[in-house]
Amino acid sequence: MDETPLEHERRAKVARWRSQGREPYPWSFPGRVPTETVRARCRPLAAGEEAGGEPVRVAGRLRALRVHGKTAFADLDDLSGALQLIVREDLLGEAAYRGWLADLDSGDLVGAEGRPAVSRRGEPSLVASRLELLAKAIAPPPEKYHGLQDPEERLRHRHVDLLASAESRARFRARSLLVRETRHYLDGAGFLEVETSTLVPLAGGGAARPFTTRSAYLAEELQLRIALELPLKRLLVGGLERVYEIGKCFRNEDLDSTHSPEFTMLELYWAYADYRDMQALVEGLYRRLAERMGEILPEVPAARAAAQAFADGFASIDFVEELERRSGLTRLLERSPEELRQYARAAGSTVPDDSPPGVFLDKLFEHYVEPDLSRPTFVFDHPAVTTPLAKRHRSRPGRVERFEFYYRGMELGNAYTELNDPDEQLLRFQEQSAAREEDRYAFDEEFVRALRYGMPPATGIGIGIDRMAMAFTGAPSIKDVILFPLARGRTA
RNA sequence: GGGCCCGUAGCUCAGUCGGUAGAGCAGGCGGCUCUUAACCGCAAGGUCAGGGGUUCGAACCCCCUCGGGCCCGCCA
Repeated sequence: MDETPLEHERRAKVARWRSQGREPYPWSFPGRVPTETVRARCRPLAAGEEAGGEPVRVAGRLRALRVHGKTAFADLDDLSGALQLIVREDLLGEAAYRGWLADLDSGDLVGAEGRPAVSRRGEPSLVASRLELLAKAIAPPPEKYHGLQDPEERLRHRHVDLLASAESRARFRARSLLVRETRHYLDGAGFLEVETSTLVPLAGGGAARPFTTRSAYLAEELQLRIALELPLKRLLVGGLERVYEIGKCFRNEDLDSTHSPEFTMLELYWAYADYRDMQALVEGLYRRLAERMGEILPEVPAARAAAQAFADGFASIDFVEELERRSGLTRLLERSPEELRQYARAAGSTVPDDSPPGVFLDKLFEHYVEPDLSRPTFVFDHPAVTTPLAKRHRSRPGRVERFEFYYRGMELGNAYTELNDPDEQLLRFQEQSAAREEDRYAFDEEFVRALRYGMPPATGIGIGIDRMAMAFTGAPSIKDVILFPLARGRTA
């Protein structure tokens, strides 16, 4: 490993520490409380006042040091926030005080013991009567004011991004809390969480190119799943009635601000219910998430805005009516594929002319409607030609029972009343195989056979967890909510 | 896959017309008992992403490679 001059200096301090018989990497720091506890105890104090009682112990990362001769101020970060330490020569003694200043650096992990106090300038603080080095940082932290800005460095060295950025820490905590609350909500609604296989012989349930790998034992090629749908529906056939899975899916496609080759999907299937029941479930889930996020992370402005938006509830629009209203086009369901192709062309689409007609309608919707779906919005009852795998609408010809929902122009989820007629399912698989490239569409015979045993009428939904996290944290890119997103080449 | 842009000190960034490298932070030394991007003084710190070319001379112009960002395409 190469070493910069800065690291050389810090190593020299470690050596000095050891030469004095002190351990630069001790084992523990018992009795420590979060810095938030100290801030709370400072609240009743006036500026310049110190709390009485037993001393308290805090631990965290040193972010900044401001040395003023015989008094020094240090900012200590822990997961609960930041706290100022006040270190005084008259409390530690001159030798200890000078020694600390010589050997401490920003980035070091330190423990401090002392009494809560509010500085004369009004800053909640801990007046240290004792300091301990808990782990020396050899590598210097990023610049204290701007932090780590380079997006590549931030994702390749996520640990540095996290230690330098309370916002980044908050975003990943938010993601974790969203998943936890989602589980609580679904468990409370009587759903069973299951885990199905990631490694499969044939990745189905969507139209995406799979990753492939090989089992040395089976001497067979395997694929990484692209969706959770087909195995979960087989569980409905098996009588599990209400199931969900939260798990990684993999699609061998390019990445952009809303797509990652490796992403986390929530899929949920609910027997004897339809897509209107699912709508109610989704509304309840997002209202609950909004409440919890509002409680947990009120300090993140984008999180507060999202929480408010979802607390206000969803708008509902009809796919065809909204598209016609915004585009000025009329009677879209009656148009020929050729007419739809011309409309899509006029709207700037470059999809191939021989695409299925549903593709042109999707492109028109993307062009005329999607960008304006900034508040939470359900889009209902898509044209059947855009959605070959949903159940046809019970009363609206040419439509399917489906909704998607959007926030800030981004699709967050997609729900159907599920197709459970085995013969129709077989027919649609066959049509797809004929219309599309073979390698992009799996024809899962075992799934069709499963439907022959009878799958109860059911509704299902897929919700992208990464996008959920983006929505609730205001992250502009999916990479901001994935701890270690795929990056080209070696991490140096 | 196509287009545009970016890569300079550990970090954040300047760098003019092609004339041989700058600041702030961090770190070192000195000063300072209420600062919070602390402040003041001194000194130090560079494979200008990598390679090739043009030129008397390249961080700067040209070509290639690597990595990244944005837009488009692809992607129920």
